[in-house]
Amino acid sequence: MQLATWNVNSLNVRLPQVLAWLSAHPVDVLALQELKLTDDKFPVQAFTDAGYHAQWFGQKTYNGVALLSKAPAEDVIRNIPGLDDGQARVLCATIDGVRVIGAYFPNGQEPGSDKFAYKMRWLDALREWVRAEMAVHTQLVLMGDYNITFDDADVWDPVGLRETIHCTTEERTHLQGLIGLGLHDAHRLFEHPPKTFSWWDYRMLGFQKNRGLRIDHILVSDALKARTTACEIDRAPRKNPQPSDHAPVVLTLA
DNA sequence: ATGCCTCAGCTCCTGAGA
Repeated sequence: MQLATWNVNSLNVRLPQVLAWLSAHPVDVLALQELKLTDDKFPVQAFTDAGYHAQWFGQKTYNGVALLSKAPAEDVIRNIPGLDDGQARVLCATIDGVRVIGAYFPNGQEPGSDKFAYKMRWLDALREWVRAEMAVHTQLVLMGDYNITFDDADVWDPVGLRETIHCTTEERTHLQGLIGLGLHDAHRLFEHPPKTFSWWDYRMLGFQKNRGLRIDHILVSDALKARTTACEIDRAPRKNPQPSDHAPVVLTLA
């Protein structure tokens, strides 16, 4: 079984690339972030034709998430229960016996800003909800665009970007809070070359110079860790014409 | 200090992303 996550930065623009990628990589589950479209504009027929069930949760202009799956999605939840949130950021469903949470974590913009405070509130709520989900579902995966680096190994310029957004101690403490629930960073279960990233700035030839961050993550529960055989970032779509700024991350389970 | 790119939208500039 394979599961993947990809921030597509507008599904309107990236739909042909998503379909081409799925054709070449027929994963069982694909979580999408940053759809940037309203629910009535979701291209459900294109995914049906490609052999995928779809759950989607969009909004105008910003955010928006989807779960594509070969098997039907059951017990679907949209956003974090109990959190009053006008932004479409979370889709959760049970697929092939795995509790799958696809999430687009808030950016946070800048430490000290209102958006940073929202990010911290959102992370608090997420952790408590994931704790409750894990109490019910032993096989659980939390994947998406976290907008947080684990540590300096996830940052192309740790000195220049010290304590800036995605790299602050406060954000990283929240990320470790998720690890503290009993989740594992699937990527770090395996050896990878130094400076392996999942996002590169569109500006300043960021991808060409590998000036990136690893901010797209797949966290797995103990039961799924035992089944995990690989976790890879697929840089190839970042080389496409008109690419997303993020690359897909793929988890392989036995 | 700012823009560098990219995308959406009450679109020819602005806000937001990361």
